[in-house]
Amino acid sequence: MPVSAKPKRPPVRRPKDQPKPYHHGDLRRVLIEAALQLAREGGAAAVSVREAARRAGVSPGAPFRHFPSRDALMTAVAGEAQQRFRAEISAALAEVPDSDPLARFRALGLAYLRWAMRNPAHFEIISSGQYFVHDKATDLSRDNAEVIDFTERTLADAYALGQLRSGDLKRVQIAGRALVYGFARMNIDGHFPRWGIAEEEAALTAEAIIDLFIEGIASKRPGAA
Amino acid sequence: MPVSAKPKRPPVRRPKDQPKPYHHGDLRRVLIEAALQLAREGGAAAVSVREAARRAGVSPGAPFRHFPSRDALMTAVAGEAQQRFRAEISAALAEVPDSDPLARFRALGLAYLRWAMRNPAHFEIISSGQYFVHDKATDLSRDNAEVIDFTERTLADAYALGQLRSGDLKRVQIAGRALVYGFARMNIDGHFPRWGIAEEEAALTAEAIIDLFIEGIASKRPGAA
DNA sequence: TGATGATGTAATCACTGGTTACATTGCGCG
DNA sequence: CGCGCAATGTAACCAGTGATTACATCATCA
Repeated sequence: MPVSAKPKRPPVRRPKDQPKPYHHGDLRRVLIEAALQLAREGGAAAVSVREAARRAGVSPGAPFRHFPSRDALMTAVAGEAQQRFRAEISAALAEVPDSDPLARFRALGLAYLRWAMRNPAHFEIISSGQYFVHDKATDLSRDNAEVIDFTERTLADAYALGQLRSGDLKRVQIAGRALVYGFARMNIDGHFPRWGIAEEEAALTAEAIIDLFIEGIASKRPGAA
Repeated sequence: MPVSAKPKRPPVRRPKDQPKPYHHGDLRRVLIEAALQLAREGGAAAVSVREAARRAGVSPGAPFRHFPSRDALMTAVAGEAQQRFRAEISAALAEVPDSDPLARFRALGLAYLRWAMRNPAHFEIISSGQYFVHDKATDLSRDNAEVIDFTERTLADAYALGQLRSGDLKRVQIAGRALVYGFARMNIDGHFPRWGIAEEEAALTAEAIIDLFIEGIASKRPGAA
């Protein structure tokens, strides 16, 4: 490495002058977008480096400069998808007050499933653990750990307020995660037809099972609906 | 088809005489076993027709006679795995009396997760819906429908006996399935390390979340443990 | 015993990911 | 100001995979 801390991509501004200017412009970005689109169209398994290169109008070897392997591309794609996922979750949480942690927990589950149902292939890439390496140093891993920690605190708050019937919060947390992850996965893996769940019903069913779970862990307040 | 209803494999008995006798013996069976082993070793994705052929000591084109495609091989593998899965479930249910349907529901979940945790790759092949075609005419599909129907009846019995607090049985059933499927999937997809669940803990955790769920759907009988 | 059909072999094709040698382009330094 | 150099894309190649065909071999049965 000759000079460290280069600005990484300083000039290169040439958005739409020549039709096929010099090299490409921002191949990295375009490849990620193409991969996301490929996943959207044919599932996560349908993503191939060559096809992404083809769509970017570039030779099969070109992506190698930016992504030394398919895994590297998928890791970048997962990072992008994860950011969008987090954004949706954050937006949903912003609408529920801190004063009702159980409601926040519920909103978290709903937002999780809503995004997963609308972006099944992207969700699969993030969570399948077969499309890229999972080492703890990744942004994605840290991101995930943050969500886990947040959920833990939310449940602790709920318990402190007497909203939960059981104090085994870890158990509640894992069960909740398994529930939503399982539902999202059933969708991805095509289980819903055998269960008689139509496309448009899925969102309602998601809400129904989350509410069932919440009712199951909530402390008994007969007055609550 | 010249003569229908042939015994399918009548003579051919030559288990261990010559070292490399004539053709092979029962290549179809051997290929399925090799594929199961490959899945065990490297996950479902690691199964390849060529490698299975290699392990069977046979040329790459040989499997084509028995399985015209990788999907066909995987379908056969899934059928074999599904049989073993069903056997485990049946054995577990045989130990719980008909008189306590909720306990049977619980035992079903426990057996489901026990097999899934011990045979993750085989479970993945069965349930992932990306390793073979899922048409309704398959034995596997009928098999699955049977399990769903059985669960439904069990829950109906439990409700009739006053063991459940909610009458929306479909919702309970789907939530239960999502819970166990999600847990099994988290294991397959390598989520447990981030959740601080060690290998040997997984079985206990599985039982814990199933019990949490059961407690959540059970009618309130303060005396029950 | 010899014909026939089932089964495995060899060879080939298309496609994928990965890798290297080379060409081109534009930036930055002398 | 212009030239070298590094970044970036191209072309060509390799290995591995699934699929498919022509051909060889072997077991059975008429």
